[in-house]
Amino acid sequence: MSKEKPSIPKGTRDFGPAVVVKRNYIFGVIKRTFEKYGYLPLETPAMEQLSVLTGKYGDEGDQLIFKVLNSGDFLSKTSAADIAQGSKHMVRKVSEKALRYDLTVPFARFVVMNRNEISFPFKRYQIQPVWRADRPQRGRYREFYQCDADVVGTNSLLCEAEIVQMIDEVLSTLGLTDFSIKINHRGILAGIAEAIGEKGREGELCVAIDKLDKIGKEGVRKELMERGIATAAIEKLEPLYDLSGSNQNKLTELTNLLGQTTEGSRGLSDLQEVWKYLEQLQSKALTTENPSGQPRLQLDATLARGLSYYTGCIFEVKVNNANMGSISGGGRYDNLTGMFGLPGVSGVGFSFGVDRVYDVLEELHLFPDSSQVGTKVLLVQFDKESEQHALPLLQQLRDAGVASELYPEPAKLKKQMSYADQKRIPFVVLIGSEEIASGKLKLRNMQSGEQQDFSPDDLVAYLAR
RNA sequence: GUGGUUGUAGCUCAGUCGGUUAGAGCACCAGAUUGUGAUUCUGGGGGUCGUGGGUUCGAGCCCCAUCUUCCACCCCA
Repeated sequence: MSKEKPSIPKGTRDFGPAVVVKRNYIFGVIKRTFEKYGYLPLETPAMEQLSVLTGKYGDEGDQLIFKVLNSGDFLSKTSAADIAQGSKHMVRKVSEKALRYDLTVPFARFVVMNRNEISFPFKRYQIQPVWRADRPQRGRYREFYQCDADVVGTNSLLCEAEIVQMIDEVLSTLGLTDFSIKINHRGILAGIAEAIGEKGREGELCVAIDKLDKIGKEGVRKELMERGIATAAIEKLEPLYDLSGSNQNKLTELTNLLGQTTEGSRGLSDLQEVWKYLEQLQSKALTTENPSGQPRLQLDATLARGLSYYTGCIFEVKVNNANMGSISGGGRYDNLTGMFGLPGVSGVGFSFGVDRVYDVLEELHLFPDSSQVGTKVLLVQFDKESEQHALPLLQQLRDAGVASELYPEPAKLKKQMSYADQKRIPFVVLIGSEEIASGKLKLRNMQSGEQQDFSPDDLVAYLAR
């Protein structure tokens, strides 16, 4: 037998008890919020047919999909000629399944397959891991959890407004105070392209403009020139970078610039309506200010987002006082189900990247003590007789809702005490010959070191309070 | 996918110009203390120096490959 050192694949992680407990706290906040807004849970398989996923995320995205090798003799249907045609062709021959890349496309697939069973508008949330064959980096993993909430079967912009509300509520509940919910509209981006005479090239414009806060005005100009955008067009574009003032002010300025374009005016009226809904909902995202004095919800005409299936509003969330990429993103997609043969169903949704939220909460020390669950009391035993006396009490404590455990063997007291210490168990009960004789149990507070005698009933009552 | 970076005890890291038996702190185990953890004192265990090749009389150190880590692109949660 060769001694093999075990390891896990690049970009994946094990999660110890302390981490899972804290992550569950995040899941809990998100679930409760989603359910409050009328979304219900859905789960789909880790694997999808490869054909379901390909072509939905753009060329870059396709490359990041983890393909699953066919079972059995996966070469049986291939020939030397297939190899000669290159890996792209080969993949289809040896792989029919793939790990899901996000939760939105599997959801669209589910909606199409179950169109007769579900009633629209259909609202669902989904909390499951997704996989991307990306190169790992800070806040970027190959396996990570997404928490999606989507609604399909309605064009109402109330959904967009509610997404803003849910993002604001979840992040506020988690204790974050300095974050920006950025919103834009694909129509605005298309309108910009049209207004500067580069209609139809908004895709390329987006990739470049999206980098504005990273590479600056000059960098964007350079990149646009490399992509062959006319210099005159680039100059026309630049006033957009400096949109300032209130969101309403930005909308007005944009109307002046893009009001004449069909796509631009579609985007602007959509955004106006979202704002109207938010005002009527008395949204805190409109009224709460970040420490920088900016409102939480910010119209950002340079926000682009890569996923190619978005057609309407797009969202992205950034935590301003933490070193982390976007922790949430989403948008409206008008034709995602159309790709599976069900046209005319519009959807909108967004996703939290839980692993990033986790890293941010950790960095900002925002996990509350109450999110750390664990054993409250450890019963220490000395011998068989003390174990006999401890067992009924153990059950009594658990019946009273107190997380408790009995050390499973009569180990040395020191050993049992350090077990409690390391597990941060706040109380220890000693049941030895003295206690059995007197009927009074000794309760030790591990933090203060104080000890107090209790009758069994009083002890349970004391710990259950 | 491109460019760079990292790996030595369970953890964080020293390790000189390539030279004898690879070190420290913390953690762990045992004892001081057979009914008291975290503090103190004493002792102890623990390493194929990521892995596989190569150069050399000799490699933790140099070379190649590979895996992993982190970072910048690309892209994204």
